[in-house]
Amino acid sequence: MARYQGRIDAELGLGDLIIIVKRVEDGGDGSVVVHGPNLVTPRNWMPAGTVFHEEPGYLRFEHEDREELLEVWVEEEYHRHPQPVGLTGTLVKLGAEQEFSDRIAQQTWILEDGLELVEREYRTPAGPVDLLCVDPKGQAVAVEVKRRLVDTSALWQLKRYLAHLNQDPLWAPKGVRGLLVGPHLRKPCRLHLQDEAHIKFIRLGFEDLS
Amino acid sequence: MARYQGRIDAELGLGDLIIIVKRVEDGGDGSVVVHGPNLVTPRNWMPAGTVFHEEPGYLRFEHEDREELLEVWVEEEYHRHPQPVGLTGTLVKLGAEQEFSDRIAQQTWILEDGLELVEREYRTPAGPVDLLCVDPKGQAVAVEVKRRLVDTSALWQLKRYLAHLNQDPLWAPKGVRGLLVGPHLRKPCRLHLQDEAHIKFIRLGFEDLS
DNA sequence: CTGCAAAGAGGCGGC
DNA sequence: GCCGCCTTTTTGCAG
Repeated sequence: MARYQGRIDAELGLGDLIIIVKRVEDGGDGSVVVHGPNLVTPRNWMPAGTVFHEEPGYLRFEHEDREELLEVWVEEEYHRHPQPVGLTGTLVKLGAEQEFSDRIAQQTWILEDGLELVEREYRTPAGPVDLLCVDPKGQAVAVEVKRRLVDTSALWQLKRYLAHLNQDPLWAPKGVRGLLVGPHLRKPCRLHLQDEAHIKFIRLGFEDLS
Repeated sequence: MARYQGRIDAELGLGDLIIIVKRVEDGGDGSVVVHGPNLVTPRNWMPAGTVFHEEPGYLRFEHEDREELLEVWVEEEYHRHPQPVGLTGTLVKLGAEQEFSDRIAQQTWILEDGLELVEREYRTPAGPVDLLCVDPKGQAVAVEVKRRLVDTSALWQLKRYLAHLNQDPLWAPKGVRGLLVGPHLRKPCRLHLQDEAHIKFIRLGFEDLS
């Protein structure tokens, strides 16, 4: 049985739990996760920097700075296994959006004939444009890359960028258009795109890149 | 040491791990989480429906439908504790967006004098409007509630709804305007709002509601 | 610190 | 199944 108070109030009824306490004294960061019998996401958790206090049948996890508190009442403890941390393994990820975007940046012609990269992560007040390119006519092309799914929010994200780029004296004169790039276009977004003369979708998956 | 292949490729180097296997045979849903010595989020995981296979020093978690595979090579096993699930506790959350929205729905006058609720979760093709209201003049008011932070994406979300409502013969004649409600307005959104004559922000936190 | 967006996002509810 | 959206999102990064 547990209670969390902080960003919300939450009560967790009696049931089996697995609690991982990543204690600072043991080499952890002070975070805590409380798992139930299913789901990938924990039932309760506490962020890094949490302090652990214990009394018989009662566990208290407190994060003073954030004013968060997690209490667990233990009716029966099946098992406990303290274990100081020896080694933290390094995690390497390949094929996330960063790499997808990298690869496209190196072969922008795959998007459109003669398209050339100007800058990656070009900063606008509304956020960074994945790829800023120019076409053979010298018109700026803002490219928003999604590794999985291009939906309406991606379209609006790109429209925000375009709105800002069209204020930029460097690009505004010739106008700025946009490209949405990803392996799949959601239908509502496709419909919306019909009304967007200056934005096109280009279907491209990881497997299409060399 | 672990390797994940599926939505991406990931390799996790040698290090201490805690693995929770929520086996179906034990009452779980077949999901798996692999935790390192820090962070709330697991280093690796597998979704519900994963099948577990084991050989000495080697754990294999496979999800055939999704074509995902997680392999773990065990150099030294500190401990293992099998435990069938007895009871799954019920989790009750208070103070999430649902309740925030509920409370506002019961006192829409707190947003504007004379504002009356027409419908909650009013469906448009672009998604559900949190609160659809009418003002004393009979004009429709679409309200988008955010429990934490009102940012640009919330603004565009509301604009999508307004675009659809302004096509609706029931509301279009008198025009439809919008309200963004939340405890905090991000600056880029505030700047953007200056150009939106028909959308206003109302600062309102959980603590302002009775 | 704020702002912004990705994540192997997960999970939920609606249609 | 697709779609939209909330999450105690968490995490990372840049200005």
